[in-house]
Amino acid sequence: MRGRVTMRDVARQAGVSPMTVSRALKHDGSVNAATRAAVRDAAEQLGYVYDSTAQAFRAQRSGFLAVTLPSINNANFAATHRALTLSLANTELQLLLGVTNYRLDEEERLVRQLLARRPEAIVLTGGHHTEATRKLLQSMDGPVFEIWDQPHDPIDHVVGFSNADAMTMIVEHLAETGRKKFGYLGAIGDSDRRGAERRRGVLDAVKVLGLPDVTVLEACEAPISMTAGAQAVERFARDIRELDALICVSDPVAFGAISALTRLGVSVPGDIAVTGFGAFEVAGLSNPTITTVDVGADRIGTELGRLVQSVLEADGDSTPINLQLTPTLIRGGSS
Amino acid sequence: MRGRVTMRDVARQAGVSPMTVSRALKHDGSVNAATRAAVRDAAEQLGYVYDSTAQAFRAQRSGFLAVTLPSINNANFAATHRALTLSLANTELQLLLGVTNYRLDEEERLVRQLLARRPEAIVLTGGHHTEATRKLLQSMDGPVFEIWDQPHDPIDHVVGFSNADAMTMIVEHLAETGRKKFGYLGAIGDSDRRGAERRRGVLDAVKVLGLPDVTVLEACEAPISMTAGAQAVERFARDIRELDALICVSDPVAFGAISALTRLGVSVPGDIAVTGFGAFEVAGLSNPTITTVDVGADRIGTELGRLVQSVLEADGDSTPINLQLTPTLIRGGSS
DNA sequence: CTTGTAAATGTTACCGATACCATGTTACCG
DNA sequence: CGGTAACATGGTATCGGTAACATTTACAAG
Repeated sequence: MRGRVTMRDVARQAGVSPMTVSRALKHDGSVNAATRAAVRDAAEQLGYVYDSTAQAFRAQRSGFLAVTLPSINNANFAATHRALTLSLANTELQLLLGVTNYRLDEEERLVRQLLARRPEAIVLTGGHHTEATRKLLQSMDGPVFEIWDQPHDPIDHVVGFSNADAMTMIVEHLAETGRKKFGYLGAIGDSDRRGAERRRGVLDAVKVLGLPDVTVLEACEAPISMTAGAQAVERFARDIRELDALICVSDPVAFGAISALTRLGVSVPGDIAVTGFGAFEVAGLSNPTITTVDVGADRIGTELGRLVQSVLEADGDSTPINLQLTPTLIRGGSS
Repeated sequence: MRGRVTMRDVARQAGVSPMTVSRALKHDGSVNAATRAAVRDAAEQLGYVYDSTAQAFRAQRSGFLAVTLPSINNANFAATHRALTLSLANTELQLLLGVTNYRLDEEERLVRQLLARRPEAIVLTGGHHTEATRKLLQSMDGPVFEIWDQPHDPIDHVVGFSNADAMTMIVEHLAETGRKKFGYLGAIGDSDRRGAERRRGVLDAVKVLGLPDVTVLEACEAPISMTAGAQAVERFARDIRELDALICVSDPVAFGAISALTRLGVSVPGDIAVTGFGAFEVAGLSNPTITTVDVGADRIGTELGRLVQSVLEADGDSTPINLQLTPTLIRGGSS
C-alpha cells in the first residue's frame, strides 16, 4: 500500500474537499453536476480505486456475507453458491467463502476467521457444529443461516430439507418395486453429517417396512469420489452380490458403483437396483440413468438469498425463519 | 455492529491498557505470562472477537488474496482452488473469491470490487481481459498472477500452460491412429477464451498435418454441460456421421457426446474417435474411457500458492515469473 | 543509596472514508 | 431589497487496532 491514491489526492486534483469527493462518488444528489464531473475526471486520471476497507471500518459495516461450504468441488454446493450469487446480484453484499472439507474443526477455525471480518451475516452449510462454533455464532452480531439440513437445534434461520425423509422416499420406491435386501454405500463414520443423516433415514425406513437389516458399506472418508465408489464396490463385491438394492450416498458414488458393477458382470437393475442422491448431471447421462433425489440445490441458494436480504432489511429482531424445501424423487433406469 | 466488544473493553476488564491487550493477543513475547493469561480470560469472558477490518485498515494490509475463476462448478477450477488453499494453509492469507461466468465484463466489475478490498495480490484465471481491467491491474499496488493460460502479453506473473499446444498433442495422437476427418465441438464464438485457444490449436495442427479442414461445431455459450454436449451431437448428427474424429472442448462435453452417439447407434471408437480435455474424473469411468489431456489443475494451484508466497515475501521489485506447465495426454478407449 | 539496564506496560497519533454540523451561495418571494 | 429556503460545500471527529515512542518497574552492580 505504498503510494496509494486516496480521496484526499483526488480532492486536491479536483480542487474540492475530500468530503465532496466522497459525495460525488456516491449517488448523493446534493453535488453540482459540474463538480461531480470534475471529481470523476480527477479520480479517473489518478487511477483512484475506492477503499472498501476504510469504508467498512468507518461505517462499521463490512458488506460481506460469510459462507461456509463443505466442498466446492461438488455440483450441488456449487449450484447453491451460484444461485446465491445471482440472488444477491442486486445487492452490495460480497460473498466471503470458506471451505470446511467436511470437517467441524476446520469449520470452527474458519468461522473464527470469517467473523473477524465482521460479516453482515453468516451462512453455514449443515446443522452440526462444535460447541465453540455455536458459542461464537450466538454472540455474533448479525443473523446466522444454516442450510442444506434440518438442524435439531437451529441457531437462527434455516433453509434446508430433511436428508432422512428424502431417503425414506427412495426406500419406499425400492420396496414398491419388490426390492428386499438393501445395502447402503456411504462414508466412514459421521464425518459427513448429511451423509450420516441419509444413512439413518435408510435404516429407519427399512426398519419401519419390516425388511431385513441394511448392509452398511463404508467406502472411505467423505467426500467419496466416483472412483472411490467404484473401488468400494470392487472391495465389497461379495457382500453386494447378496443384495438386490444398493443405496448410495450420492450420484457420483452411484455412477462409480454402476460402472464397477457392470465390469463385474452384475446387471443393473436386473441383478441389483442402484440409487444415488442429489440429481447430479451425471445421473441423467449414465447408462442406465440413475434413480436419484433432487434436493433443489439452486433453489436453496435462491431462497437463501431472498431470506438474507429480507432479514438484513428488517435489521434485527426478526423471529427465526425455518424454510424447509421438499426434495423430489427422480426415477431412473437403475431401479 | 451495535454493542460490539472491542479491545478497549477487554482492556478495562483485564485492568490493562488496550496496547497490552493487542500485544497479549498476538505472539508478542514482551508480555508477562500472568498478564497475558488475564487478558485471554477477559477476552474469553466478554466473547471478544478480533476485528480484522480495523487491523487491515491500520496496517494498510488486508490479508486478502483475490482470486477470480470462470466457474466453480468445474472440477478443474475447483481443484486449482483447493490446491491453492492447501498451498496457502501455513499463511495468514485469506482467499477472496469471485466468479466471472466466463465473461470479461463480469471480470471487470469483479476486479474493481476486489481491488477495493485492497488485496495483497490478485489472481486471474485466463490471460484475456478488457482494456479497463488491464489498466486497473497495472496500477494495482501488488503482484498480479494470470493462470490457466499463456497470455500473449502477461501483466505480471503467470502460472499456466498452452491450451493450443495441448490440442496439438491430441490431433497428432488421432492422426497417428489413422483419423483424417476431424470435427471440433466447443462453445459459440470466443466467450470462453481458453476454449477458443483450444480450437485454434486444433485448426493449426490439422493444417500443419495437411489434413482436410476441420468441421467446427458450436454447441452453445460457455460453459457447455454434459447435457448440452449430448444435445449438440443430436443436432449435428448429420455432420458428425461424415467425421472419423470428434475433438471436444472438455471431458463433460465428450461424455455427453459419447452418450448421445451411443444412443444414435454410432460406435465409439469404431465409427468415430472422441476426445475430451481436462482429465475430469468422468473420463476414467465413462464407457469407453475418454482420451483426454491432464493439465494438472491442482499443480497450477500448488505452484501458484508457492509463487504467491515467494513474491509477497520478496516485497515488490521481483521480475515477472512465467511458469509454464506441460499437460500430459491420457489415452482412453474412446480413440 | 544511586545508577544502569532490561522488561513490562502506557500514551499518542494515525490509517481513509464519511456522519454530523457549520458555513457559504444562490434563487426566488413578497 | 431584505428575508429565507434550498442547495452546495467544508471542517472536524470518529471507527478499532497498533507502530513508535515514552514511561514505569524490578533488580543488579557499583
